[in-house]
Amino acid sequence: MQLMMNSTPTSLLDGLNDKQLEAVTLPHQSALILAGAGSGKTRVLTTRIAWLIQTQQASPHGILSVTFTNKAAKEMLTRLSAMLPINVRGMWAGTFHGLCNRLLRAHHREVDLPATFQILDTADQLSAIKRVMKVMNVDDEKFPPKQVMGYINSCKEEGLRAYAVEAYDSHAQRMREIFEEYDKQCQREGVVDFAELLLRCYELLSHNANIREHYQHRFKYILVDEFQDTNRLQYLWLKLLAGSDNCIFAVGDDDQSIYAFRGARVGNMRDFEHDFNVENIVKLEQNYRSHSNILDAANAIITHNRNRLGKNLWTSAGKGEPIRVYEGYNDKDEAAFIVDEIKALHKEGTELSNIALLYRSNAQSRILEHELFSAGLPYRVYGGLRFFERAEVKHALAYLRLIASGDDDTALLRVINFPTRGIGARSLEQLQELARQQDCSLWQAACNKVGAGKPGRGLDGFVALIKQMQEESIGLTLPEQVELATRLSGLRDHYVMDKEGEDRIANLDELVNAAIAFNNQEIGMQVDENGEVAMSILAQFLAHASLESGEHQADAGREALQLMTVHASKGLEFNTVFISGLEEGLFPHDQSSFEANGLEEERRLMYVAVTRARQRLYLSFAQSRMLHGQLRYGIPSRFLDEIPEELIKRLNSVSNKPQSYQQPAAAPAVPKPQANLPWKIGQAVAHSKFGQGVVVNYEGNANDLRVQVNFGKEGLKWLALEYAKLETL
DNA sequence: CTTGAGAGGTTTTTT
DNA sequence: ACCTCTCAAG
Repeated sequence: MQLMMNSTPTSLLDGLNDKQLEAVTLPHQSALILAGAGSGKTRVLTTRIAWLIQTQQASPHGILSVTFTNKAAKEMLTRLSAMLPINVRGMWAGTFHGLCNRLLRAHHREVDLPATFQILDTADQLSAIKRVMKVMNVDDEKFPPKQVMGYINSCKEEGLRAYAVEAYDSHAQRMREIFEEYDKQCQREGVVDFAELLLRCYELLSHNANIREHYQHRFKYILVDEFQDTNRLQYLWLKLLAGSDNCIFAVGDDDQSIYAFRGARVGNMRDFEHDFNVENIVKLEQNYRSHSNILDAANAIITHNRNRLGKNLWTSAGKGEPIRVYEGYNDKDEAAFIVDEIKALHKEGTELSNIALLYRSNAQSRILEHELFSAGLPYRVYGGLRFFERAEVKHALAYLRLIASGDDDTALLRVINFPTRGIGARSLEQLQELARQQDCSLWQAACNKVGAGKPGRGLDGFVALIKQMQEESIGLTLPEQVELATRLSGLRDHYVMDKEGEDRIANLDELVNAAIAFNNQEIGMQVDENGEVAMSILAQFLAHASLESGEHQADAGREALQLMTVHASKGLEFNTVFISGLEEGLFPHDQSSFEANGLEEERRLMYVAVTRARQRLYLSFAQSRMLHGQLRYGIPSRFLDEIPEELIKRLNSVSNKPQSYQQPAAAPAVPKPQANLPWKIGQAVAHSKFGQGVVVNYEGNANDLRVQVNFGKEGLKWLALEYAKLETL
């Protein structure tokens, strides 16, 4: 190892620990790097690339680096260009979807797509599915469109086309038919959804040996980040690209796999080990982030999981502060505690932006926001609608899509009557019927019907408008085209009239800005793999808008408290972290118990949450909280029990009997009429089989009374009082 | 075409 | 509680 380093300026490898160094300088072979939280994963990944280039084992041209998010891809390129003096332009780095998009653009003929194919985002896909179902006369009560979408996507993510799906009963067969028709419709309209991007690309590589070999020959080194989050299809795609000679450098952490619900297969790590003859897994277990109390807690929690590759984080930092646990009597009390604590921390000099407030589900942010707002503490909520998903932006993009290609039915339907121009449901139906008869796109049908009209109202007006846009946009720069579309469409005028339209106008302006930025960045990159002139800059911009939903909010840099779900916190770190709502049913979430290994995923989620903290960690829960408009009584999360008591400092006395607190001043808004019974909601009870629990609900009358009891680990149970022997505590 | 009442559904999320 | 969607009335 030392010998190899002679050719390398030490600066690159300086400061790496033994394991990191081993990973960075591995010879040409496939490798699995098990990188714990805070173990310097991104550093290893980027240094590996820099090292490969600097020691001239690879040129940037021969490297493919895959991530899940655009953010991670950007981060990687930024760090890399800081490390290396040379231009890394020739390197392919991006998300799975971004890279597949690039390949499909270059080889669109081979996969039978138009050069300007458009990408459907989730909302577009859903409306496309609804459309298909309408044509097919499918009952959307029996086949909820969202469910159909989930089905189609998970099929595709398994690498399956409709014909390959098994369907044993009539319901499944109908699903399969919808799947098939939906794909046909997409093909007709020249659009692809996210999963299709991957599947189509996979098929491109598997059906065309020469193309496959070309890329296999080119990408000798493939690096994959967050490998535990790959789905089946992504794994197959990687395998195909790697062929038999190339090596994959996979970095991941099975303990941080929290996306099984969207198709991630942790099992890919084991398969990878086997399929690529990985001889030894390099484990990065030294954590540079947290003090040991926090790490010990995280380790203690995660050891309760069965299926692990095995890994134990350690740190050379001291024990640090104990983990603070607070028990609120309700959600408001919990929030008030958090706010007080943050105020104190802030007074002592902790930056607000270095404090994170985490929760399991978005619904929990409301009460926290309320208290923060009252206290006058600035905060920022992550998640929610992103820039390119905003209605006004999507409208503008739909007009741009129609400029690029009128045959985009999804885009047409979105704006044919927005701003309203007198095209109602009836005229639309006629148009759709016409298109069906003529077997063409709605746009074609509309053109056939009206010929050349004048801009104005009605279908004539719409056709004329789009034609005018298409003509006038010729020769314009991208920002000018965007400006043209927002103006000519009448969107701007429409929002000027709207009393709450100011923000929307601002977003339209922001879209023009985004176009300017994109234009400056992309200029000079308009030649594709085969040296052909690539598609128009407009089509590129539209693809960009679909693939990158845009930065969350404009005021990102502000000094503010950070609020987000635990999922959103993955990959981030903060000096102080609050994890709130640690109650059975919330975290772990009730819904998780319906999924296979759901609890283990919840536990990994807890593990991720805990390992975000550098110095100080607060865990809190409430005895009762408002949820879905109902007062719910919970019991402390089992994850709290999984943390050794010696790591914990209880901030208030925690009673062992959940009911032994004063009822909150405000009683439940509409209390159920209390029948004559010894059972009150909130009453602690014991059951011979299920152990201790809390009564959370009841139904029926005196003769036939059933109570619902939260038994924590045993879950929620309905018990008939007549039969179940319950003891009050 | 716009508006408002009513129903239904609420884990997590990227592309 | 609150948000989104649908459908009927204006």
